[in-house]
Amino acid sequence: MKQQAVFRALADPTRRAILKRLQGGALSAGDIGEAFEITPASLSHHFAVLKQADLVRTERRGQYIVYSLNSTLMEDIARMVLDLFPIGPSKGGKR
Amino acid sequence: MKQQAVFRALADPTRRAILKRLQGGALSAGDIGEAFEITPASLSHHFAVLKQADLVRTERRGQYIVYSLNSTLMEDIARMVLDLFPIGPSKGGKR
DNA sequence: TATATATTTAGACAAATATCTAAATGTCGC
DNA sequence: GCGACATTTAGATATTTGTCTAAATATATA
Repeated sequence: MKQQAVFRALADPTRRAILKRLQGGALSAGDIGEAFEITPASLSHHFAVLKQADLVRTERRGQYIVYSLNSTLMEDIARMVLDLFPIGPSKGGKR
Repeated sequence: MKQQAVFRALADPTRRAILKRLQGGALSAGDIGEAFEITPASLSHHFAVLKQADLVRTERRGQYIVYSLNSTLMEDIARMVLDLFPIGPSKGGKR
């Protein structure tokens, strides 16, 4: 897995906001963009970074391109982050 | 909490390696630096970024400055990351 | 106090990044 | 096919970032 790509993708606040926005379900690029004061081109750039990290999936639906979270990666991401610290997150110490 | 500072700090591979290195316990700046082909000045810059994110603590011990992980933040960090995804990491789902 | 060691700070510079505008590509409805 | 809409790609630019060297600060020890 491209650990660097994931961390880099999460480093930008706009991209994190995009991920949050997708929590409600899949959205077209344009629908996502409505929440941000940013050009479609810049937005597209962020999508590319998120895709490269495999954090989102895309599907063309007619005229639109629909983005959705790749939640199957979630556990891996959690592991990647927690791996940076000596013990697990739960009180019991997950190991 | 400075979410942006944390994500930014984790985005650099050298800084992640520093965190890993500290898992074994506190180390002086110089001891940490031995693992990297980087000048002390650059290393110090990375420490500053990690400190700003509150990921590490420092303590002067005589001539040395000793760094250690701030593991109390771990849960917060895990939450910050998992917050970007719709459901929790454990098989049981949301926590 | 003087010297050596450890670390940080200041300043410069190259590479990476986020943004924009303009143009290209892809799809739909007429 | 043509025009309208949605999205991406290309190219330019300004900002941020990681790195360096040189100088400054702090501590230890002779």
